Amino acid sequence: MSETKEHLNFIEQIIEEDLANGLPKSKLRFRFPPEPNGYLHIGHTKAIGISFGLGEKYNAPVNLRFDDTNPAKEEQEYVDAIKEDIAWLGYKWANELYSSDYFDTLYAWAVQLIKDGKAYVDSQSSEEMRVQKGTPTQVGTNSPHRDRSIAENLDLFERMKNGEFDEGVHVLRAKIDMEDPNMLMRDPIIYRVLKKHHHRTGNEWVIYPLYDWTHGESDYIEQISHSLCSLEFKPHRKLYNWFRDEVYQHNKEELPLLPEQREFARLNLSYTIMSKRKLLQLVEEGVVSGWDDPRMPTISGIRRRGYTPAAIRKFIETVGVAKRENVIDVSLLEFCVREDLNKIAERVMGVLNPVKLVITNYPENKEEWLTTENNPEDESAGTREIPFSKELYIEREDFKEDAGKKFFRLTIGNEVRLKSAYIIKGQNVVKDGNGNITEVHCTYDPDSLSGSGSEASLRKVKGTLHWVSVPHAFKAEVREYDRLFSHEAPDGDKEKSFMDYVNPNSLRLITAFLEPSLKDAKVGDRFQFQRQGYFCVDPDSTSEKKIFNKTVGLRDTWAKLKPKPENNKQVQQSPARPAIEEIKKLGKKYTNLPAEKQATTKLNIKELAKKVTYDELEPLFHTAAKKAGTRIAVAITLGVLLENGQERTSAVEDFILKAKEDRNELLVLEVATL
RNA sequence: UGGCCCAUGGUGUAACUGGCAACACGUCUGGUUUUGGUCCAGAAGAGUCUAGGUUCGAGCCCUAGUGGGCCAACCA
Repeated sequence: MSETKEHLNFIEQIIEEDLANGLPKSKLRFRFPPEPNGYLHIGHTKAIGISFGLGEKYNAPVNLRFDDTNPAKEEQEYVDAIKEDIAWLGYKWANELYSSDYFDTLYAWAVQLIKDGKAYVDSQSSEEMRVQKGTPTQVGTNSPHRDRSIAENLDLFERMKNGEFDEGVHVLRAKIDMEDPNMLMRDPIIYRVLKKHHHRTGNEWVIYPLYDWTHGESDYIEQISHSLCSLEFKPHRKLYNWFRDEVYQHNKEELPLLPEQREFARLNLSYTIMSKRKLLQLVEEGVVSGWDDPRMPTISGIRRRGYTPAAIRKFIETVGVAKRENVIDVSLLEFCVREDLNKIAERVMGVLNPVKLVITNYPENKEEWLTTENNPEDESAGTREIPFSKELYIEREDFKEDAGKKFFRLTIGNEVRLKSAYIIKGQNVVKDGNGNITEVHCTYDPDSLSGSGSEASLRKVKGTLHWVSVPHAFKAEVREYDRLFSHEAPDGDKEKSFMDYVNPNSLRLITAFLEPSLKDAKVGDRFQFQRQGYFCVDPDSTSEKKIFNKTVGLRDTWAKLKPKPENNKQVQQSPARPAIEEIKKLGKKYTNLPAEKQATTKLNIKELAKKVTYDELEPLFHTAAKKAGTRIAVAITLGVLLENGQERTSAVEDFILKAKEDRNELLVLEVATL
C-alpha cells in the first residue's frame, strides 16, 4: 500500500516541504471558515474536503470557524445549517469557533496598530475614499486625515467603539501605501461602524472588523499552520502577511507560529451556479421550493436528492486540487453517485409509466409470492418476496407492436422474461377508440419460473422486464428532476442573466406503481428501481402519500441507440453550414495529395477563433505548415466556423481562395468536427 | 494603462523536480449478465498555447508573445 506512488497535490507538496524544513507535525492545524450568510453548496465541499481531508491525512485538528463579522448578512439559521451539512459529509471539527469570539483581541490589536503609527481614523465619505483609492492601473492618493496624531486616532477610535458616531462617519484604516500596485494595500479599512444586531454578540459592539483584519488574525490566534482558500483571495495574501507580521511583533512569545495562506482553484460544475447570491435569488423568486430543493446544488439539496456523503467525498477526491480555472462536468459527479449507490441501494421494482399486461393463461384469482434478491452486488442484503398475479403493470416503453431487431423488449410473438418471475410471450393488444394501447395480452410459460432450475427456466431470452402486480401495486408520487439550467454555464454570459437559462421542465411529477414492500420505506431510504435509476424517500412524505425523489438515472446505453424522437426543436442550422460542406469537400480533395505532402496538426482553437481576417489567419497557418514540414497549409476547424458563423466562414473562404491564387499549392491539415 | 495567478486528450488531474505523456470520467468495440445496470477485456483520442533560447535531451528551466482569470464593497 505504501509502495503505491502517491500523487501529492501542490498543497500537500508545500506541507511536505514545510515538514521537511523543520515544521513539527504537531503544529499542523487547519480551518474551514464559512461566513454564515447562506447555505453551503457543492462548491464548498471542495474547500471542506481539502482542509478536513488534510486534517484526516495528517491527523491534525481542523477548526470550524464562522467568519461572522458582518451582522447585516449573517444569521443563526445559517450557522446551524452549515454545521449540519459538514457533519453529514462525515467530517469532525476540532473546535467550533467564531471570529466574533475574537472581537476584544482584534480591537486591542487595532489600538496597538494605531499606537505603532500604522493605522488612522478616516472621516471621509466612502465615495471620496473610493476616488482616492485609484484604479488597478492608476495609483491612489493619500487621505487628508492620514496624518492625524496618534492621540487623536486613539480618541476617535475609542469613541467609534463607544457608539458616539453614526454609521459612515468614521472608519479605521491601516496606513500602508496608496501607491501599491495591489489595491488592497492602499490603506484598507479595518473597522467600520455598524449599529446592527449580531447573531452572537447582540448589541455589544457597534464597530465591526472587516475581513482582512479579521481573517488572518483569527488564523494567527488559532495558530493555523496553513490557511487554505480559493484563488480570488490571492491578492489578499500580501495584506494577510502585512497584518500578520505587524501583530506578530507584539505577540511572538505566546503566538509563535506564522500562518501561511495558500490558494487553490474553486470548483465549478457545468449546468449549475455556485453563487450564494444567485442561489438565494432562485429561492426568493420561487424558482425552487427552498434551499434544500433537490435541484439545488446546495449540500442540503443534494442530500435531499439522495446523493451520499461517500459519493461526494469520492467526487472531490477525483476532481483534484490545482490552481487553474476549471469546469467539471456533472457527469463525473453522477458517476460517483451511481458508483456508491450501486453498491448500497436495494433493488426494487416500480413502474413509472404503466400499461396493463394481462397473462391470459394465468389462473384468475391466483397470487404467488416470488423470491427475489435485494442486491446482486451484495449477497448479505438477502432476498424478499414479491407478489405476482394475472394482471401486471409494465413500462409502456417496454412494449412495441412492431419493433426493430435492436429492440430487446416485449413485442407480439416474442418472448421476454419478467424479472424474477416467468417467461412470457406477446399475444395481442387491446386499444381504445383513439388507437392507444390499453392492455397488452400475453401467455406465460409455467415451467419457466426464475430460480426453479427447470430447463424452461434456463432458457435464454433477449430481454428482462420489471413489473408490478396490479392488485398489489402501491401508488406513490415520484419526482423526476432534470437540470435546473439548460445551459452549460448559466452565469457565463455577460448579456443574458442566468435566470434566462432556467429550465422550465426541471421537475416532473409522476404517479408510479410500486411493489408493496416500499410501503415500509422511511424518509431518506434509498433504492434502485430496477432498470430505471436510484430513488429516495422525500421528507415531504406523509403516512398517506409517499414521495420518491429520483436521485439519478442508471447509465443508459440503449437511449443512445434509440432513433432520436423527432424533436420539435431541431437544432438550428448554422448559417455557416453550406460553407462548411464546401470546405469539407475541399478537405477531402486535398487530403488526396501524395503522402509526403500531407500532415496533420492542430491549431489552438481558442486562438484561431479570435482571428477574423486573412492577414490574421495567415501566420497561424504558416506556423502549422512549417511544423508539418510543408510550405502552405490550411487548417480548418469546424468548431471555429460553427461558433462564429458567417463572418468567420467568409474569412476562411477568402483565405483559401487567396492562398490558391498565390501559391497554387494547398494542403488541408485537418478537418475536424469538434 | 499597472500588479498577481494560470495554460497538458472532450472534461478534470498526473508525470519520481529535465529522459519522448499516465489515471479517472466521457466516447467506441467485444464478452458476461434474469437490470440495455454492474462486471470483464480492448480501442480511439493530446505530443503538452505560440515563437525563440539553455541542454545530448524540455510538458517541466529562461525570454518574449498569445489566451484566460482575479484585483477599484464601510462584503467575505
